[in-house]
Amino acid sequence: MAPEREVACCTPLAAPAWSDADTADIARLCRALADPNRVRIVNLLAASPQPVCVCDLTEPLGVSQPTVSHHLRTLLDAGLVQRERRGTWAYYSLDNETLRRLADVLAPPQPLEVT
Amino acid sequence: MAPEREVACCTPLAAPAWSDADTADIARLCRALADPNRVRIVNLLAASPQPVCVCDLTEPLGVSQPTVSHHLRTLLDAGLVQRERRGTWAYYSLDNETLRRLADVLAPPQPLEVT
DNA sequence: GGACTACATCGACGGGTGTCAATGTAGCGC
DNA sequence: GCGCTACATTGACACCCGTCGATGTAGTCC
Repeated sequence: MAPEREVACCTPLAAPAWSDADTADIARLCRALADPNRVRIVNLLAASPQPVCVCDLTEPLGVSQPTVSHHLRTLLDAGLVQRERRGTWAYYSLDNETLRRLADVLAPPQPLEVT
Repeated sequence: MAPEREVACCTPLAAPAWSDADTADIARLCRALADPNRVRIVNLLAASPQPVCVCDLTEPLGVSQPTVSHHLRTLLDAGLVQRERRGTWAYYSLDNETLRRLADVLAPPQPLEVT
């Protein structure tokens, strides 16, 4: 495990910038966005200035209503969308702050080029 | 489909900003980051100024070598990392451009507040 | 050549996931 | 109350995914 000869690899790695909690959080958010239909939902919510009800999402997604509810629940559990009940309808809106937090941790906005 | 009475929902949605290809691409990249071990690999690669070989990743991840190779292949297929063979060793490095592209499409860097 | 090392691939197992039809639930209007 | 609508939940199915041990492959060193 500790040879005296010089080795080309296995140099000690730099300390990771993300904690275990951050890592799990990033993976959880990315898992919520790991399905094309959920990405499309996020896109539709981002494109709408007002909250969107479920019946608006069924048609453009082309899947059944239970499937839409299932995906919305996944996004809701991940904290990417928010739900608001108005009478019979359920209105969903995008949580821009969570999405931005994910984007910022993936690639910090300062573009220092190290080429 | 087109009732005369006023309805509270089902207003026509705004056109989505992402094409189907974009949507699939985002989902593919996010799926590659949907596992904590892969997120940790990306973090380790981002923290290292030089490419990292596989034997450096096995210990901090705490999984077997085939599992590390499997995750690296997933990241490689997604275009998030690059491979470079140097003799016996395989050095992996992070593709910062792909990561930044994902972050930018998730949350564009201009912070216009619409509250 | 032969032995060794580093890495990739294969096969198998358990668990998670996307999808649907069917059913349950809550709110509105009569 | 009753019926209707919008949405959530359940159960079932097929499929994918993370993990491992075992094996294959390519490169180095003697």
